[in-house]
Amino acid sequence: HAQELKTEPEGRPEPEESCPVCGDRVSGYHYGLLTCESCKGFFKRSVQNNKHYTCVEMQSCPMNPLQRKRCPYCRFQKCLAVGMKREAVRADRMRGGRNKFGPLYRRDRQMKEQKVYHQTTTTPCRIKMETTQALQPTAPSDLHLMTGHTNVPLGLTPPSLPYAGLYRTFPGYPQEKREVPFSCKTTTPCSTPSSTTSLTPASTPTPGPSALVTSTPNFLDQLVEAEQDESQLCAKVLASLQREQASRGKHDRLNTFSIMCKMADQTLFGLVEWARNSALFKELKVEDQMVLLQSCWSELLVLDHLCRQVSYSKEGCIYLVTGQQAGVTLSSLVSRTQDLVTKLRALQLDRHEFVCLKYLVLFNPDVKSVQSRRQVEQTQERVNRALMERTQQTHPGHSDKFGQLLLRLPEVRSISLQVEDYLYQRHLLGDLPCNSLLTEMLHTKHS
DNA sequence: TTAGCCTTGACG
DNA sequence: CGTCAAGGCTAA
Repeated sequence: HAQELKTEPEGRPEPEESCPVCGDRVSGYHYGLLTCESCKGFFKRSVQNNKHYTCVEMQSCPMNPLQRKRCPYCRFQKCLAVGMKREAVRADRMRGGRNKFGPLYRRDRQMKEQKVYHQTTTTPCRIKMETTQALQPTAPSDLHLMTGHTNVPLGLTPPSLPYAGLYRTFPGYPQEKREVPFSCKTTTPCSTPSSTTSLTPASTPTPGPSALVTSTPNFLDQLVEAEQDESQLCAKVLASLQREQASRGKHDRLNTFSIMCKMADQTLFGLVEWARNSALFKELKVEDQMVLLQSCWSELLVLDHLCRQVSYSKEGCIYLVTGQQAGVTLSSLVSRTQDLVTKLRALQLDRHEFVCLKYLVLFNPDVKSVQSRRQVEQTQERVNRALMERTQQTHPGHSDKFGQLLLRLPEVRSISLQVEDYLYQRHLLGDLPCNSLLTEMLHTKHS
């Protein structure tokens, strides 16, 4: 039936599909999605010749067939923002044939067809999660059959690169000049000031490795004090999701998977902020900060999720950062994670310990290309000591809570790798909302 | 440099 | 053997 639908010399079965970059007429799938011929050519030239454009305006020039020529910078940014894939431009310039995106195109087509058929449903309200069935894959192989979705926000252009500043600090590409490393400063004076000054003699001037205190109980207290407030984070993420939904058309609501990606993305932002604002982390040089984060972001994400489950979730449910509960099963990932939650709950993981685990994961001296390895190592050891002392103090009876906690980390690591794999697969299928820190991180690792 | 049209060639 | 996304060519 696809055939008879498409024989339209000028019929309207294919409803005015327009190029997501400039709005011109679409000529087919190019580099990941449906675009017009000119944007295809433009994208190809830009990638092939490794172009670096600049914008003389505010980096938000209008994109339409008449003005698209005016600012190649904005045009190229838009290309990337809507999800055109550099990987689809061939380095060897080989002609013809097919590439790995073939299946993606096929699937996208199928979904578009379905969308045309039952345009009836779609949730009308704010951020509605399908509470039970949500992410159930049924067949383990096909993990992506949600409601209507496209990676191209039809018609409406995505707001142009809201996070550009933060992004470019993580070189998804080797020599993308990094303007203003870690641009946005949300200076939290990181706990030190009034309360615990007593035991921090070396407090200020030289931020050398040991400037910060030694491993006393206060050291840990300071770390915990500097932690973000969960309710604030929750509000922030919710607000962001609501904004996103509000900016979308009635029939263009995010599906559950996309919503969860956005949550993960926001959480990731939060974690990056957390690290950057942490006094210990600030002592490192920026290069090391970046490689560490690039290496452990998914572990932090998993750990963060675990802690949330231990603290807030009801047994058997999953508690999301937005305060929602979802009875979701995503094959082994979910069950492994829940197993871990059970174990951690049994161990009575508390906030202090959780913070320690986060730092232990972040300060990983084994990450390749860390420059100040010794410094990272020392910090890890310091946190490690603090954790050990704490568990011994608070659980003197407990045989070996410290060891038990540490023994959970390999599983965290392993889950996080599985998460990355899973996300990358779905990324290749075009399922991830584009232009997110999440995809940026995924890319950095896979390139 | 742009963008419309042309040629290629793996995959179904 | 046709399809259709890659790359190539070339006049504006």
